[in-house]
Amino acid sequence: MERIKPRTLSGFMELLPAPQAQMDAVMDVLRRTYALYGFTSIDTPVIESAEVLLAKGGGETEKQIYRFSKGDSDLALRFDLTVPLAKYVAMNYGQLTFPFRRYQIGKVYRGERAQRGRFREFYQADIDVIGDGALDVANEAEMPAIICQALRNLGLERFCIRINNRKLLNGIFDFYGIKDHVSAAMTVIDKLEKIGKEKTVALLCDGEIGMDQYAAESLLHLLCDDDPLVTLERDFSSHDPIREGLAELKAVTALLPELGVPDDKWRVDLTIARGLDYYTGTVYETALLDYPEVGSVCSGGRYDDLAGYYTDKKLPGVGLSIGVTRLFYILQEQGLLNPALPTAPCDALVIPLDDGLDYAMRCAAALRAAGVRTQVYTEKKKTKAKFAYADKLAVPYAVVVGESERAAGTVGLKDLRSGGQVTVSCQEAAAMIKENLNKPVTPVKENET
RNA sequence: GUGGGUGUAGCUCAGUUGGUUAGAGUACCGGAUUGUGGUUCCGGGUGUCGUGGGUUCGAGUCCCAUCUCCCACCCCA
Repeated sequence: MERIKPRTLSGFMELLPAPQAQMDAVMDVLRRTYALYGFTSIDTPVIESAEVLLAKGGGETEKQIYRFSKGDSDLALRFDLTVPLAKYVAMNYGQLTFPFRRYQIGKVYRGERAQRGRFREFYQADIDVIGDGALDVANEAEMPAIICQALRNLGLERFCIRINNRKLLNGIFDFYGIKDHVSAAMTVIDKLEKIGKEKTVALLCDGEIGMDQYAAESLLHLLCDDDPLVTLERDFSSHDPIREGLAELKAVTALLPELGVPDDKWRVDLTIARGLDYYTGTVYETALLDYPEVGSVCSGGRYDDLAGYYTDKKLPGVGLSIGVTRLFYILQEQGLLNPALPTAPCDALVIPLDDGLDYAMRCAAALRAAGVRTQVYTEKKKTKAKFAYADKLAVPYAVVVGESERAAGTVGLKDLRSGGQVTVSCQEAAAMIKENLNKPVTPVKENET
């Protein structure tokens, strides 16, 4: 029989049990953080009708979305969690309470070529707030505050949430007379950090945008200003579109300190544009300071009319999404995962020294009843193999049961790290194990290099 | 979608100007100590050299094609 070579597609992350336990722990932190801010959890299908997912049409989404047909139905895998949310809210409008705050952690799919930190299937951990008709700008300050807390809860400190405002950027473009080529200009500006000022100026002057050299340089000078809010207020506030965007950006940044976001965790950056074209106001992009080359680990923004394709209702929202798979990939690669996290599947392995499993099962039941994660080694192998199993799983305790233990109604509790063993009752063993496991765990330390 | 690399044991890799039967470490399996693991010792190669053609007396090695994965671009979490 010809064997099929087992393989996992490139761009799809598949983890061994120990790293998977770490991944689960990361997700857990995110869930708890989001819940702490009053977000409720929802889930939506991975597959949707292509018509729904591609309502917006055109652009990168259309190029990268996985699309297929089954029978007569035209289907697609979700490209992000925001569009399905828009559908969900439009569809369930009557049964939801607004402002609707939801979080969702789920896999999304992008048919692009995989590379370092870039996956075709990856988890996004989204938070969004959707308003009914209107949504206060305060939400645009709270979202990055939550993300900041979430990342810090993961043990990260070396990151910066960069904040900009599309209206402001549009106003600035308008001021510089490039109103007709806003999206092209945004794409160019977004690349500034990567390609440098000179090339950016060249791109602004060449081709369809067609700025003159002086204007382009002046524009870049403004965008790269160290304190853009002050400069804009001073020199540009007579320009209406700029004033409007500026007011929003100032409202957002004024609230961040109140929300407990440290100054070093965010900054205004007028060169952040974001590719997705549904954003209409505040936009965010977050990079890890030590690994900027991997790209953004969290981004999002304000959208005024995302559900417009599905309903007449005006449902403005703001959302942010952590790229969990990418973030985890960096953490894992850099050895930044919490070493104190127990990745063993259980706390105790009951090892029967003879072939009878009845007493072992009874001990295991007692341990579990006391809250100790327990499994029994069931196979008839040599003692060496039984202990080797515990070693490989990194189980901290062996509960050894043989003839004498069975007769006395005790167990041998062996600490597999120290090698020490005591003879105690199941209840005592459970208490000792739990006591040691409850010792405080050391949080992840940030690399200080 | 565009460009550049890669492919030999489960993993990391070696393999000479083309030369007999393809190698190391590690992992893995078996054995030695029979009521206690990690150490040690002994034994075992588990392979369609990515795949298909071609050149040659002879190909892991050279050529072509193809696939795969990786890196970069585009774009993005």
